[in-house]
Amino acid sequence: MSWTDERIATLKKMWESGSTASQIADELGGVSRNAVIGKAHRLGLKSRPSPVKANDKANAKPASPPKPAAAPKKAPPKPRAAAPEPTPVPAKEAAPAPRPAASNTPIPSQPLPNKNADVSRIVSVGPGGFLRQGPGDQQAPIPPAPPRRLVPAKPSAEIADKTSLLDLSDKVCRWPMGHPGEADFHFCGEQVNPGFPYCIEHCGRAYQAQLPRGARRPPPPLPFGGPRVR
DNA sequence: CCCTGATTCGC
DNA sequence: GCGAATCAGG
Repeated sequence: MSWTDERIATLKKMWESGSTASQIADELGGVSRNAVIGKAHRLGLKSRPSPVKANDKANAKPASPPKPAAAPKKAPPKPRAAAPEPTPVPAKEAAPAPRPAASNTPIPSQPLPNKNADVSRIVSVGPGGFLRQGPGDQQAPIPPAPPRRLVPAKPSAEIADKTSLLDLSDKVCRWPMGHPGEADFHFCGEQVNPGFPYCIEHCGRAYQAQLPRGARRPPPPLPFGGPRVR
């Protein structure tokens, strides 16, 4: 299999959507997980929450020698270039920049009547101000889901038709619907939540706090219409 | 063990 | 450029 434009586009979209390399590889077919990862890197995509790189915080480990990014464990055989001194690059201050969430609150119509002090339970702030909470803090505000009118039902007629890969832009929700490569595969196409690749509704899907493996009750809302049945 | 992404390096 | 082999972490 070769990397056609379509396959690359699918790879990009799925990678961008948070699909794992395995899922992408399975979806594309004919390629391995490694191939997908390798291609993704060559395309310039990379990183994205990877389970294996959970480290790098306020690292209080003076014992660990500075390892910028590429610390080849098997360096010996080939010093391909006259690698000079490991330039003492000052460890870049890992400063996550939480965006001001003032402008786009996820649920403007339903400001939670929280009294206060909930801030102490916030674990971190997601992109654009989505609050990530500890697993134990999930059920408190959410479950009695009030009738949510998150978005106008049909803002415009231009989404009447399916939003194809080529119709994507910064303005429309890029949440994938169906399976890439199939006739009915399309994207949500709803108006995006400003600053996000998805509409408000799908932002809610995309930026959920990760629950512990054992504690996932509801069938996880998988992108791409769920696992393909072959 | 399973999974994940990252990296290397022969092709 | 490609991707299997390997590494490294959860």
